[in-house]
Amino acid sequence: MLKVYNTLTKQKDEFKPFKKGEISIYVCGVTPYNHPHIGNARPFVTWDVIKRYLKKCGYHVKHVQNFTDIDDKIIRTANSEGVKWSDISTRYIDAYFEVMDKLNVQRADVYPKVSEHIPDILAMIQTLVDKGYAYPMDGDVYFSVEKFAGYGKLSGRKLDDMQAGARVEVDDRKQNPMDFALWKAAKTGEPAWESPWGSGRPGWHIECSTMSLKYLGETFDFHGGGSDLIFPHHENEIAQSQACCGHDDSFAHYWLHNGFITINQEKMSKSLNNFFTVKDILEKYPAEVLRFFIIETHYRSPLDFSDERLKESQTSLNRLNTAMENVYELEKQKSGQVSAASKALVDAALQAQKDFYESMDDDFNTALALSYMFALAKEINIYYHAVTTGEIEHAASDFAQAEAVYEDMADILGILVADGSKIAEEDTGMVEDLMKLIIELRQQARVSKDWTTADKIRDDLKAIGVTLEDSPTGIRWKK
RNA sequence: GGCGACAUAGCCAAGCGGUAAGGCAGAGGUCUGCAAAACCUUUAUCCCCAGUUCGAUUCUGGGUGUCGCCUCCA
Repeated sequence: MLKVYNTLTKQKDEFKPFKKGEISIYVCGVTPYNHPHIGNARPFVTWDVIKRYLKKCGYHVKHVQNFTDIDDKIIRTANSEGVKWSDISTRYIDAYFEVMDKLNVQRADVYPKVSEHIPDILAMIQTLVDKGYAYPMDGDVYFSVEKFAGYGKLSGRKLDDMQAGARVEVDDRKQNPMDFALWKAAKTGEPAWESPWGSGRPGWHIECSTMSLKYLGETFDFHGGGSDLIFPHHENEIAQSQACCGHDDSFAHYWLHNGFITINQEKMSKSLNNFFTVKDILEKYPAEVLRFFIIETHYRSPLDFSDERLKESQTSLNRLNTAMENVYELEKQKSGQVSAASKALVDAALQAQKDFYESMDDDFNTALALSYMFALAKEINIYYHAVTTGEIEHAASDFAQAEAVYEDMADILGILVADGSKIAEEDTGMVEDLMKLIIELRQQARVSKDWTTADKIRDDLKAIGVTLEDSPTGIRWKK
């Protein structure tokens, strides 16, 4: 039974899909005005694992993720570079896909953009005005938070409390200081669209309500994003959507919010200028390491980033990779008699699988799930050792069961796959051939007990970042 | 000021009523020509103080500390 922590109810709720067998997900995407930093990457890796898991559980998943491609920051960036706003958003949408692909994040089904949904947005604003939830003011249109009875239910705030502490410049024209813009009148020189209230552009928040309604309908299952979006963004989305549709059941049933990635315990953010872009990190580490780093911690916990931590992740991940290499090597072995050891491997695999799925069922606890993957990796290594030393024969059918479990786990977590960022950059075929040659030469040296030469080859390779490992079945190398 | 989250070994991180998963680092060992990898052994009474309970890291109350949201932000 799947349980998820729901920000709306502030507890773990049993998950029941709105439509049988189908799951709809809306994840708040990025505002493309810069390269995504690793904090941005967290929700997308998190949701990628969630999606992969739900699919494994037999659900059909529909995933929508927006791009807020017109906004103050985009306009500001465009002006400073002297280019069109759309040049900026296009450039950084491309950048987004480039790094997310490397992180092995599966694509969403739809990536709606604000600029392509202006008529839908205008229609929704019109409905809100008609129903009395919104009011025009000097070319702007505001949502009236007092008109919506449930305002504050997601973030757990009361309107009175917020007013008391508001550090915002109060705009006297608004009926309530917390009222937010659905439509912003254009200032001179800004990109604008025509509307019944004059030319302008959508405010932040309305696009997600409009586009989720359009692609997922009035009611859907999951809505996700970083926890900084709880207020005001998601609170406002709920207000708009439910006011528009006219019933409490509309909009998302389960709200999942991921914790922040921090630097020295402080939130990583573009305004604090303490961020690392994914692009920069991928120049130093394989994408898989960053992905692994993210899923090593439960998605709701804060995650402190440092070079040291990333190195640790790399070492940990190597362990899982080594076991996977052992799996591939065992695949090539001739099959023989089953043994107590091969039976034990199957038992261990089935137990690990059960534990793994239970962990994922508990609010997608990837940190716990990983521990069972490590447990299985150890069993595989033990079996591998027994086979390669000739203690037991390789039992292909038993082994295949364990292999299937291990690969299933890797697949759900989206790890232990070839790193796309590397393969594209180098001629791996030639590297393979060269390594084969070098290893052969070293083997000759070893056979003639010329340890000086053999060790020099190994040490020099180590110095350029290639590790050689001798094993009973041959020599392995890795970067 | 309002609201909320978190505090577990050297580091990271699960667990959340029955006396602490896993990873990294460290120590010892097996294997190896030597290594590496792997395997075995080893490293904590869970921020403090009360309370509830037969029993609390896990629940309640009070401290202390850290962080987040209330303003663009994943």
